[in-house]
Amino acid sequence: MKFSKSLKLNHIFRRLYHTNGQANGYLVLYARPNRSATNRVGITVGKKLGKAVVRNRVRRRLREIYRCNEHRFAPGWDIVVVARSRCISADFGKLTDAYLALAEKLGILQ
RNA sequence: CGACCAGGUUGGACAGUCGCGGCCGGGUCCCCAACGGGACCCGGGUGAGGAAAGUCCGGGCUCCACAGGGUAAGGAUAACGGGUAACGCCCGCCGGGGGUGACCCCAGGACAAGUGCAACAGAGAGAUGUAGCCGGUUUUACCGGUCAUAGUGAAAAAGUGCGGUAAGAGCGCACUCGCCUCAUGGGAACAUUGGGGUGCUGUAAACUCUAUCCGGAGCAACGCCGUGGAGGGACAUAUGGUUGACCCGACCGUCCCGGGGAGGCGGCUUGAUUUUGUGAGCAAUUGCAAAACUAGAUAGAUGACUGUCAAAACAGAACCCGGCUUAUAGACCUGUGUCAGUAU
RNA sequence: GGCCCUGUGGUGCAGUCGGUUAGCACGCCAGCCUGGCCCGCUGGAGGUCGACGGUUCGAGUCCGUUCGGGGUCG
Repeated sequence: MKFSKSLKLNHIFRRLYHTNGQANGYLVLYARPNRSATNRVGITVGKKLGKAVVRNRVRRRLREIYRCNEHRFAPGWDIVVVARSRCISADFGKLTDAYLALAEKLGILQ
Protein backbone atom coordinates (compact mmCIF):
# COMPACT_ATOMS: atom_id res chain seq x y z
CA MET A 1 0.00 0.00 0.00
CA LYS A 2 1.45 3.29 -1.10
CA PHE A 3 0.16 5.96 1.23
CA SER A 4 -1.75 4.10 3.98
CA LYS A 5 -0.95 2.85 7.46
CA SER A 6 -2.94 1.16 10.17
CA LEU A 7 -4.43 3.30 12.88
CA LYS A 8 -3.40 2.11 16.31
CA LEU A 9 -3.82 4.83 18.93
CA ASN A 10 -6.84 4.50 21.13
CA HIS A 11 -7.42 8.22 21.63
CA ILE A 12 -7.70 8.81 17.88
CA PHE A 13 -10.34 6.09 17.68
CA ARG A 14 -12.29 7.84 20.40
CA ARG A 15 -11.94 11.18 18.65
CA LEU A 16 -13.34 9.68 15.44
CA TYR A 17 -16.34 8.16 17.16
CA HIS A 18 -17.46 11.68 18.07
CA THR A 19 -17.67 12.71 14.40
CA ASN A 20 -20.73 12.08 12.25
CA GLY A 21 -20.24 8.76 10.57
CA GLN A 22 -22.15 7.09 7.76
CA ALA A 23 -23.82 3.72 8.19
CA ASN A 24 -25.70 0.99 6.37
CA GLY A 25 -26.65 -2.58 7.23
CA TYR A 26 -23.12 -3.90 7.02
CA LEU A 27 -20.76 -1.18 8.23
CA VAL A 28 -20.28 2.14 9.99
CA LEU A 29 -17.63 4.50 8.63
CA TYR A 30 -16.01 7.47 10.34
CA ALA A 31 -13.50 9.82 8.66
CA ARG A 32 -11.55 12.95 9.57
CA PRO A 33 -8.72 14.84 7.82
CA ASN A 34 -5.35 14.39 9.52
CA ARG A 35 -3.12 17.11 7.91
CA SER A 36 -0.67 14.67 6.34
CA ALA A 37 -0.15 12.92 3.03
CA THR A 38 -1.09 9.47 4.35
CA ASN A 39 -4.27 7.68 5.29
CA ARG A 40 -4.60 5.86 8.60
CA VAL A 41 -7.21 3.10 8.63
CA GLY A 42 -8.56 1.44 11.76
CA ILE A 43 -10.88 -1.54 11.85
CA THR A 44 -13.19 -2.32 14.79
CA VAL A 45 -14.71 -5.75 15.16
CA GLY A 46 -16.54 -6.02 18.45
CA LYS A 47 -16.81 -9.10 20.59
CA LYS A 48 -20.52 -9.33 19.85
CA LEU A 49 -19.82 -10.58 16.34
CA GLY A 50 -18.55 -13.97 17.43
CA LYS A 51 -15.56 -16.00 18.37
CA ALA A 52 -11.96 -15.32 17.40
CA VAL A 53 -12.17 -17.14 14.09
CA VAL A 54 -15.22 -15.17 12.96
CA ARG A 55 -13.77 -11.83 14.04
CA ASN A 56 -10.46 -12.53 12.34
CA ARG A 57 -12.20 -13.37 9.06
CA VAL A 58 -14.25 -10.17 9.09
CA ARG A 59 -11.20 -8.04 9.87
CA ARG A 60 -9.12 -9.63 7.12
CA ARG A 61 -11.84 -9.09 4.54
CA LEU A 62 -12.27 -5.43 5.46
CA ARG A 63 -8.56 -4.89 5.21
CA GLU A 64 -8.49 -6.63 1.84
CA ILE A 65 -11.27 -4.41 0.51
CA TYR A 66 -9.33 -1.29 1.40
CA ARG A 67 -6.13 -2.68 -0.12
CA CYS A 68 -7.77 -3.56 -3.44
CA ASN A 69 -9.42 -0.15 -3.70
CA GLU A 70 -6.73 2.10 -2.27
CA HIS A 71 -6.29 3.93 -5.61
CA ARG A 72 -9.84 5.29 -5.34
CA PHE A 73 -9.35 6.93 -1.93
CA ALA A 74 -8.03 10.44 -1.43
CA PRO A 75 -4.98 10.74 0.86
CA GLY A 76 -4.88 12.68 4.12
CA TRP A 77 -7.67 11.04 6.14
CA ASP A 78 -8.08 9.06 9.34
CA ILE A 79 -10.69 6.38 8.73
CA VAL A 80 -12.38 3.96 11.15
CA VAL A 81 -14.50 1.06 9.95
CA VAL A 82 -16.87 -0.63 12.40
CA ALA A 83 -18.21 -4.03 11.44
CA ARG A 84 -21.84 -4.92 12.09
CA SER A 85 -23.23 -8.40 12.55
CA ARG A 86 -24.42 -8.78 8.94
CA CYS A 87 -20.76 -8.76 7.83
CA ILE A 88 -20.36 -12.34 9.05
CA SER A 89 -22.49 -13.89 6.32
CA ALA A 90 -22.10 -11.25 3.60
CA ASP A 91 -20.28 -12.16 0.40
CA PHE A 92 -17.22 -10.25 -0.70
CA GLY A 93 -18.76 -8.32 -3.60
CA LYS A 94 -21.65 -6.92 -1.57
CA LEU A 95 -19.31 -5.93 1.24
CA THR A 96 -17.12 -4.04 -1.24
CA ASP A 97 -20.13 -2.16 -2.62
CA ALA A 98 -21.27 -1.22 0.88
CA TYR A 99 -17.81 -0.01 1.83
CA LEU A 100 -17.36 2.19 -1.23
CA ALA A 101 -20.89 3.62 -1.03
CA LEU A 102 -20.24 4.84 2.51
CA ALA A 103 -16.87 6.29 1.49
CA GLU A 104 -18.55 8.21 -1.28
CA LYS A 105 -21.12 9.69 1.10
CA LEU A 106 -18.29 10.94 3.31
CA GLY A 107 -16.56 12.43 0.28
CA ILE A 108 -13.23 10.71 0.77
CA LEU A 109 -13.03 9.19 -2.69
CA GLN A 110 -11.05 10.79 -5.47
C1' C B 1 -20.56 -60.07 4.90
C1' G B 2 -22.92 -57.34 9.07
C1' A B 3 -22.91 -55.15 13.95
C1' C B 4 -19.36 -53.74 17.30
C1' C B 5 -14.59 -53.29 20.79
C1' A B 6 -9.70 -51.33 21.78
C1' G B 7 -5.46 -48.48 20.23
C1' G B 8 -3.22 -45.11 16.79
C1' U B 9 -2.51 -41.57 12.42
C1' U B 10 -4.57 -37.47 9.72
C1' G B 11 -7.40 -32.75 10.20
C1' G B 12 -8.89 -30.42 2.54
C1' A B 13 -5.45 -31.07 -2.13
C1' C B 14 -3.29 -28.88 -6.66
C1' A B 15 -2.42 -24.66 -10.14
C1' G B 16 -2.48 -19.29 -11.30
C1' U B 17 -2.77 -13.67 -10.09
C1' C B 18 -2.48 -9.87 -6.12
C1' G B 19 -1.33 -9.29 -0.58
C1' C B 20 0.70 -9.75 5.02
C1' G B 21 4.46 -10.90 9.84
C1' G B 22 9.45 -12.59 11.47
C1' C B 23 14.34 -14.37 9.67
C1' C B 24 18.70 -14.56 6.21
C1' G B 25 21.44 -12.33 2.00
C1' G B 26 22.09 -8.16 -1.38
C1' G B 27 21.25 -3.06 -3.20
C1' U B 28 19.82 2.43 -3.02
C1' C B 29 19.03 6.70 0.02
C1' C B 30 19.13 9.36 4.79
C1' C B 31 21.12 10.38 9.98
C1' C B 32 25.87 10.01 12.98
C1' A B 33 32.78 12.03 14.60
C1' A B 34 32.48 6.79 15.20
C1' C B 35 30.07 2.25 16.82
C1' G B 36 25.69 1.88 14.65
C1' G B 37 20.44 3.19 13.37
C1' G B 38 16.24 4.12 9.98
C1' A B 39 13.28 4.07 5.23
C1' C B 40 12.46 1.72 0.59
C1' C B 41 13.44 -2.12 -3.16
C1' C B 42 15.01 -7.20 -4.88
C1' G B 43 15.80 -12.46 -3.90
C1' G B 44 15.52 -16.82 -0.71
C1' G B 45 13.30 -19.54 2.95
C1' U B 46 9.59 -19.74 6.83
C1' G B 47 4.75 -18.77 9.25
C1' A B 48 -1.39 -21.43 14.16
C1' G B 49 -4.02 -26.38 16.73
C1' G B 50 -5.41 -31.39 18.05
C1' A B 51 -7.78 -29.21 20.73
C1' A B 52 -4.20 -23.07 20.02
C1' A B 53 -10.40 -23.32 23.80
C1' G B 54 -12.17 -23.84 29.14
C1' U B 55 -8.48 -21.91 32.92
C1' C B 56 -9.72 -27.35 36.13
C1' C B 57 -4.75 -29.28 38.21
C1' G B 58 0.84 -29.65 38.22
C1' G B 59 5.60 -27.29 37.22
C1' G B 60 9.46 -23.88 35.04
C1' C B 61 10.42 -18.50 35.17
C1' U B 62 9.99 -13.46 37.71
C1' C B 63 9.09 -10.39 41.92
C1' C B 64 7.75 -10.13 47.13
C1' A B 65 15.27 -8.43 51.35
C1' C B 66 16.20 -14.34 52.21
C1' A B 67 12.30 -18.29 50.88
C1' G B 68 15.21 -20.25 56.65
C1' G B 69 12.83 -22.86 61.26
C1' G B 70 8.37 -23.54 64.21
C1' U B 71 3.01 -23.10 65.44
C1' A B 72 -1.97 -22.80 64.37
C1' A B 73 -5.59 -21.89 60.68
C1' G B 74 -7.03 -22.87 55.69
C1' G B 75 -6.86 -25.84 51.32
C1' A B 76 -5.87 -30.34 48.48
C1' U B 77 -5.38 -35.67 47.77
C1' A B 78 -7.12 -40.83 49.37
C1' A B 79 -7.36 -49.25 47.98
C1' C B 80 -2.23 -51.13 46.59
C1' G B 81 2.46 -51.12 43.59
C1' G B 82 5.06 -48.34 40.01
C1' G B 83 6.16 -44.04 36.36
C1' U B 84 7.23 -38.76 36.34
C1' A B 85 10.43 -32.46 37.30
C1' A B 86 5.59 -32.60 39.49
C1' C B 87 0.38 -33.67 39.62
C1' G B 88 -5.87 -34.41 41.38
C1' C B 89 -2.20 -37.21 35.47
C1' C B 90 -0.54 -42.08 33.31
C1' C B 91 0.43 -47.55 33.62
C1' G B 92 -0.20 -52.15 36.12
C1' C B 93 -2.91 -54.72 39.65
C1' C B 94 -6.79 -55.64 43.62
C1' G B 95 -11.91 -54.90 45.05
C1' G B 96 -16.94 -53.45 43.44
C1' G B 97 -20.54 -52.67 39.32
C1' G B 98 -22.28 -53.27 33.96
C1' G B 99 -22.28 -56.06 29.18
C1' U B 100 -23.83 -62.61 25.59
C1' G B 101 -18.72 -60.98 24.56
C1' A B 102 -14.22 -58.13 22.91
C1' C B 103 -14.23 -54.71 26.85
C1' C B 104 -16.10 -50.51 29.77
C1' C B 105 -17.19 -47.62 34.42
C1' C B 106 -16.01 -46.32 39.92
C1' A B 107 -13.70 -39.14 44.84
C1' G B 108 -12.43 -46.73 46.18
C1' G B 109 -9.13 -44.49 53.68
C1' A B 110 -11.67 -44.55 58.65
C1' C B 111 -18.92 -44.15 61.30
C1' A B 112 -15.85 -51.00 65.43
C1' A B 113 -12.40 -43.13 68.58
C1' G B 114 -16.01 -39.15 69.53
C1' U B 115 -20.08 -35.68 68.03
C1' G B 116 -24.16 -34.37 64.75
C1' C B 117 -28.25 -35.58 61.39
C1' A B 118 -32.07 -39.40 59.77
C1' A B 119 -38.12 -34.97 57.57
C1' C B 120 -43.09 -37.51 56.83
C1' A B 121 -44.99 -42.16 58.30
C1' G B 122 -44.41 -45.43 62.35
C1' A B 123 -45.14 -47.99 69.01
C1' G B 124 -40.01 -47.37 68.18
C1' A B 125 -34.58 -44.40 63.98
C1' G B 126 -30.03 -46.50 67.63
C1' A B 127 -33.07 -47.10 71.15
C1' U B 128 -38.47 -48.84 71.89
C1' G B 129 -43.08 -51.73 72.91
C1' U B 130 -48.97 -49.98 69.22
C1' A B 131 -51.88 -54.00 67.82
C1' G B 132 -51.05 -58.98 68.80
C1' C B 133 -49.49 -63.52 71.68
C1' C B 134 -48.92 -65.82 76.71
C1' G B 135 -49.53 -65.97 82.10
C1' G B 136 -51.74 -64.04 86.62
C1' U B 137 -55.55 -61.39 89.34
C1' U B 138 -59.61 -57.97 92.71
C1' U B 139 -62.05 -59.92 85.04
C1' U B 140 -66.12 -54.16 80.16
C1' A B 141 -60.12 -53.57 83.50
C1' C B 142 -55.24 -53.90 85.57
C1' C B 143 -50.27 -56.13 86.39
C1' G B 144 -46.26 -59.03 84.44
C1' G B 145 -43.58 -61.64 80.30
C1' U B 146 -42.43 -61.29 74.97
C1' C B 147 -41.25 -59.23 69.84
C1' A B 148 -42.02 -64.70 66.25
C1' U B 149 -46.49 -62.23 63.43
C1' A B 150 -49.02 -57.52 61.45
C1' G B 151 -48.49 -52.52 59.96
C1' U B 152 -44.96 -47.82 58.67
C1' G B 153 -40.60 -46.45 56.25
C1' A B 154 -35.11 -45.40 52.07
C1' A B 155 -33.54 -48.13 56.37
C1' A B 156 -36.58 -52.07 61.88
C1' A B 157 -31.91 -55.47 65.64
C1' A B 158 -28.11 -61.19 60.42
C1' G B 159 -30.98 -65.25 57.29
C1' U B 160 -33.15 -70.43 56.92
C1' G B 161 -34.39 -74.87 59.51
C1' C B 162 -34.75 -77.68 63.97
C1' G B 163 -34.89 -77.72 69.18
C1' G B 164 -36.86 -75.11 73.19
C1' U B 165 -41.14 -72.42 75.81
C1' A B 166 -46.95 -70.51 79.18
C1' A B 167 -45.96 -67.47 74.75
C1' G B 168 -41.39 -66.23 72.77
C1' A B 169 -36.38 -64.53 71.84
C1' G B 170 -28.85 -66.45 68.96
C1' C B 171 -31.74 -68.80 74.37
C1' G B 172 -29.21 -73.50 72.18
C1' C B 173 -27.65 -76.36 67.73
C1' A B 174 -26.63 -77.01 62.20
C1' C B 175 -25.71 -74.45 57.67
C1' U B 176 -25.14 -69.62 55.41
C1' C B 177 -23.81 -64.17 55.64
C1' G B 178 -20.96 -59.82 57.61
C1' C B 179 -16.83 -57.93 60.56
C1' C B 180 -12.16 -58.59 63.61
C1' U B 181 -7.94 -61.70 64.28
C1' C B 182 -4.10 -65.79 63.63
C1' A B 183 -2.03 -69.34 60.11
C1' U B 184 -1.16 -70.20 54.43
C1' G B 185 -0.17 -67.78 49.31
C1' G B 186 1.36 -62.88 47.28
C1' G B 187 6.12 -57.40 46.73
C1' A B 188 1.35 -55.09 48.55
C1' A B 189 -3.88 -54.07 48.30
C1' C B 190 -6.02 -58.75 48.79
C1' A B 191 -7.52 -63.98 48.07
C1' U B 192 -8.62 -69.01 49.70
C1' U B 193 -9.20 -72.67 53.17
C1' G B 194 -8.82 -73.77 58.35
C1' G B 195 -8.86 -72.19 63.77
C1' G B 196 -10.63 -68.51 67.40
C1' G B 197 -13.76 -64.28 68.57
C1' U B 198 -18.08 -61.40 67.35
C1' G B 199 -23.43 -59.94 65.48
C1' C B 200 -21.79 -53.65 65.67
C1' U B 201 -27.99 -49.22 61.03
C1' G B 202 -26.92 -45.42 57.22
C1' U B 203 -24.35 -40.85 56.32
C1' A B 204 -17.51 -38.39 56.42
C1' A B 205 -19.13 -34.72 48.17
C1' A B 206 -21.72 -33.78 57.78
C1' C B 207 -18.11 -32.04 61.68
C1' U B 208 -14.09 -34.95 62.53
C1' C B 209 -9.84 -38.60 62.66
C1' U B 210 -5.50 -40.88 60.06
C1' A B 211 -1.58 -40.46 56.29
C1' U B 212 0.78 -37.31 52.65
C1' C B 213 1.43 -32.48 50.30
C1' C B 214 1.03 -26.92 49.90
C1' G B 215 4.60 -19.46 51.53
C1' G B 216 2.04 -15.51 48.23
C1' A B 217 1.23 -13.19 43.66
C1' G B 218 1.47 -13.33 38.59
C1' C B 219 4.57 -11.89 31.84
C1' A B 220 -0.82 -6.21 32.28
C1' A B 221 4.91 -10.45 36.63
C1' C B 222 9.47 -8.09 36.31
C1' G B 223 14.08 -5.42 34.39
C1' C B 224 16.11 -1.41 31.43
C1' C B 225 16.08 3.14 28.32
C1' G B 226 13.81 7.70 27.02
C1' U B 227 10.34 11.83 27.78
C1' G B 228 8.48 14.91 31.50
C1' G B 229 9.58 16.93 36.17
C1' A B 230 9.17 20.43 41.55
C1' G B 231 9.38 19.32 45.10
C1' G B 232 7.49 20.14 50.09
C1' G B 233 6.34 18.49 55.08
C1' A B 234 6.30 15.25 59.59
C1' C B 235 8.48 11.66 62.85
C1' A B 236 12.99 9.27 64.12
C1' U B 237 16.91 4.15 66.61
C1' A B 238 12.80 0.92 68.87
C1' U B 239 6.48 0.09 72.98
C1' G B 240 8.43 1.63 65.19
C1' G B 241 8.30 -0.59 60.32
C1' U B 242 9.04 -4.70 56.43
C1' U B 243 8.88 -9.98 55.58
C1' G B 244 0.52 -10.12 52.65
C1' A B 245 -1.88 -15.50 59.37
C1' C B 246 1.29 -15.58 63.85
C1' C B 247 6.04 -16.46 66.53
C1' C B 248 11.32 -17.03 66.27
C1' G B 249 15.11 -15.44 63.30
C1' A B 250 16.63 -11.76 59.70
C1' C B 251 16.64 -6.80 57.73
C1' C B 252 16.20 -1.01 58.13
C1' G B 253 15.00 4.79 57.52
C1' U B 254 9.62 5.31 57.57
C1' C B 255 5.17 7.98 56.66
C1' C B 256 2.09 11.98 54.58
C1' C B 257 0.69 15.83 50.89
C1' G B 258 1.14 17.63 45.92
C1' G B 259 2.60 17.73 40.56
C1' G B 260 3.79 15.40 35.97
C1' G B 261 4.18 11.35 32.72
C1' A B 262 2.38 6.75 31.00
C1' G B 263 6.22 6.00 24.79
C1' G B 264 9.87 2.29 23.51
C1' C B 265 13.19 -2.06 24.25
C1' G B 266 14.03 -6.55 26.77
C1' G B 267 11.38 -10.71 29.02
C1' C B 268 10.20 -13.95 23.75
C1' U B 269 11.43 -18.79 22.47
C1' U B 270 16.96 -24.44 22.31
C1' G B 271 13.24 -26.96 25.24
C1' A B 272 11.52 -32.02 31.37
C1' U B 273 12.14 -30.30 22.55
C1' U B 274 11.26 -33.34 18.02
C1' U B 275 12.53 -37.52 14.73
C1' U B 276 15.06 -42.14 13.82
C1' G B 277 17.73 -46.44 15.56
C1' U B 278 18.72 -49.53 19.61
C1' G B 279 18.85 -51.60 24.95
C1' A B 280 15.59 -52.24 29.74
C1' G B 281 10.37 -52.93 31.25
C1' C B 282 3.80 -56.60 30.95
C1' A B 283 3.06 -51.22 30.52
C1' A B 284 3.29 -45.99 31.77
C1' U B 285 8.18 -44.64 31.04
C1' U B 286 13.29 -44.51 30.49
C1' G B 287 19.13 -45.30 29.24
C1' C B 288 22.42 -44.62 25.01
C1' A B 289 23.67 -42.94 19.95
C1' A B 290 22.81 -39.94 15.64
C1' A B 291 20.31 -36.06 13.21
C1' A B 292 17.16 -31.59 13.20
C1' C B 293 15.91 -26.21 14.71
C1' U B 294 10.06 -26.16 13.83
C1' A B 295 5.60 -18.84 14.60
C1' G B 296 7.34 -15.05 17.85
C1' A B 297 3.20 -10.85 16.70
C1' U B 298 2.22 -6.19 20.02
C1' A B 299 -5.02 -2.79 17.55
C1' G B 300 -1.94 -8.30 17.23
C1' A B 301 0.71 -11.55 10.81
C1' U B 302 -2.49 -17.02 6.73
C1' G B 303 -6.68 -13.32 3.08
C1' A B 304 -9.29 -12.22 -1.87
C1' C B 305 -10.51 -13.99 -6.78
C1' U B 306 -10.52 -18.04 -10.66
C1' G B 307 -10.44 -23.37 -12.19
C1' U B 308 -10.61 -28.97 -11.02
C1' C B 309 -11.55 -32.79 -7.37
C1' A B 310 -13.92 -33.06 -2.66
C1' A B 311 -18.45 -30.90 -0.56
C1' A B 312 -15.56 -31.01 4.41
C1' A B 313 -16.26 -30.42 11.03
C1' C B 314 -14.64 -28.02 15.63
C1' A B 315 -11.97 -23.96 15.47
C1' G B 316 -6.94 -18.87 15.56
C1' A B 317 -0.69 -18.83 19.29
C1' A B 318 0.22 -13.98 22.85
C1' C B 319 5.81 -16.27 28.61
C1' C B 320 6.68 -21.61 28.08
C1' C B 321 5.94 -26.85 29.16
C1' G B 322 3.21 -31.79 31.38
C1' G B 323 -1.85 -33.38 31.93
C1' C B 324 -7.31 -33.19 32.42
C1' U B 325 -12.01 -31.55 30.49
C1' U B 326 -15.10 -29.85 26.62
C1' A B 327 -16.15 -29.12 20.84
C1' U B 328 -15.20 -31.99 16.33
C1' A B 329 -17.17 -33.75 9.51
C1' G B 330 -14.62 -37.13 6.93
C1' A B 331 -10.55 -40.50 5.72
C1' C B 332 -6.95 -44.29 6.89
C1' C B 333 -4.12 -48.08 9.66
C1' U B 334 -3.38 -52.01 13.42
C1' G B 335 -5.47 -56.53 16.26
C1' U B 336 -3.17 -65.37 16.15
C1' G B 337 -10.00 -58.53 19.02
C1' U B 338 -15.67 -59.91 20.04
C1' C B 339 -20.71 -61.49 18.72
C1' A B 340 -24.42 -63.45 15.36
C1' G B 341 -25.66 -65.44 10.61
C1' U B 342 -24.28 -67.54 5.87
C1' A B 343 -20.77 -70.30 2.99
C1' U B 344 -16.79 -73.94 3.11
C1' G C 1 -3.68 -12.66 28.40
C1' G C 2 -4.38 -13.08 33.79
C1' C C 3 -7.53 -12.73 38.25
C1' C C 4 -12.48 -12.50 40.54
C1' C C 5 -17.97 -12.36 41.17
C1' U C 6 -22.79 -14.08 39.79
C1' G C 7 -27.26 -17.15 37.56
C1' U C 8 -34.39 -18.83 41.50
C1' G C 9 -41.98 -16.89 38.04
C1' G C 10 -42.29 -11.28 33.21
C1' U C 11 -38.82 -7.79 36.63
C1' G C 12 -36.13 -7.11 41.37
C1' C C 13 -34.88 -10.15 45.50
C1' A C 14 -35.50 -14.22 50.08
C1' G C 15 -34.64 -19.41 50.81
C1' U C 16 -30.67 -20.26 57.74
C1' C C 17 -28.29 -26.60 59.48
C1' G C 18 -29.80 -30.96 52.83
C1' G C 19 -36.24 -32.61 54.97
C1' U C 20 -42.20 -33.28 52.93
C1' U C 21 -45.61 -28.09 50.21
C1' A C 22 -39.78 -23.01 46.69
C1' G C 23 -41.60 -17.50 49.64
C1' C C 24 -42.07 -11.73 49.16
C1' A C 25 -42.88 -7.07 46.39
C1' C C 26 -44.18 -4.99 41.71
C1' G C 27 -46.46 -6.61 37.24
C1' C C 28 -50.47 -10.05 34.80
C1' C C 29 -55.71 -12.27 34.79
C1' A C 30 -60.76 -12.60 36.92
C1' G C 31 -64.52 -10.82 40.33
C1' C C 32 -66.40 -6.90 43.74
C1' C C 33 -66.69 -1.53 44.32
C1' U C 34 -68.21 2.98 40.47
C1' G C 35 -72.74 5.93 35.90
C1' G C 36 -67.34 4.95 34.01
C1' C C 37 -61.87 5.03 35.13
C1' C C 38 -58.00 5.20 38.95
C1' C C 39 -57.46 3.72 43.96
C1' G C 40 -59.06 -0.05 47.26
C1' C C 41 -60.78 -5.20 48.56
C1' U C 42 -61.07 -10.61 47.33
C1' G C 43 -59.39 -14.70 44.54
C1' G C 44 -56.22 -16.93 40.77
C1' A C 45 -52.46 -18.20 37.10
C1' G C 46 -47.37 -18.24 36.23
C1' G C 47 -40.90 -22.04 38.24
C1' U C 48 -37.32 -28.49 34.13
C1' C C 49 -34.24 -23.16 40.73
C1' G C 50 -28.77 -21.77 33.74
C1' A C 51 -27.47 -27.18 31.81
C1' C C 52 -25.51 -32.21 32.61
C1' G C 53 -23.68 -35.89 35.89
C1' G C 54 -22.50 -37.66 40.93
C1' U C 55 -23.04 -38.29 46.65
C1' U C 56 -27.51 -39.27 49.66
C1' C C 57 -33.43 -42.59 51.47
C1' G C 58 -33.98 -37.40 49.76
C1' A C 59 -30.37 -31.77 46.40
C1' G C 60 -32.51 -24.83 44.96
C1' U C 61 -28.87 -26.13 49.01
C1' C C 62 -23.14 -30.56 48.99
C1' C C 63 -19.26 -32.13 44.95
C1' G C 64 -17.52 -32.19 39.74
C1' U C 65 -17.99 -30.69 34.62
C1' U C 66 -20.10 -27.21 31.39
C1' C C 67 -22.89 -22.69 29.37
C1' G C 68 -24.29 -17.60 29.87
C1' G C 69 -23.79 -12.58 32.21
C1' G C 70 -20.80 -8.92 34.79
C1' G C 71 -16.38 -6.68 37.04
C1' U C 72 -11.14 -5.76 37.39
C1' C C 73 -5.66 -5.07 35.99
C1' G C 74 -0.82 -0.65 34.00
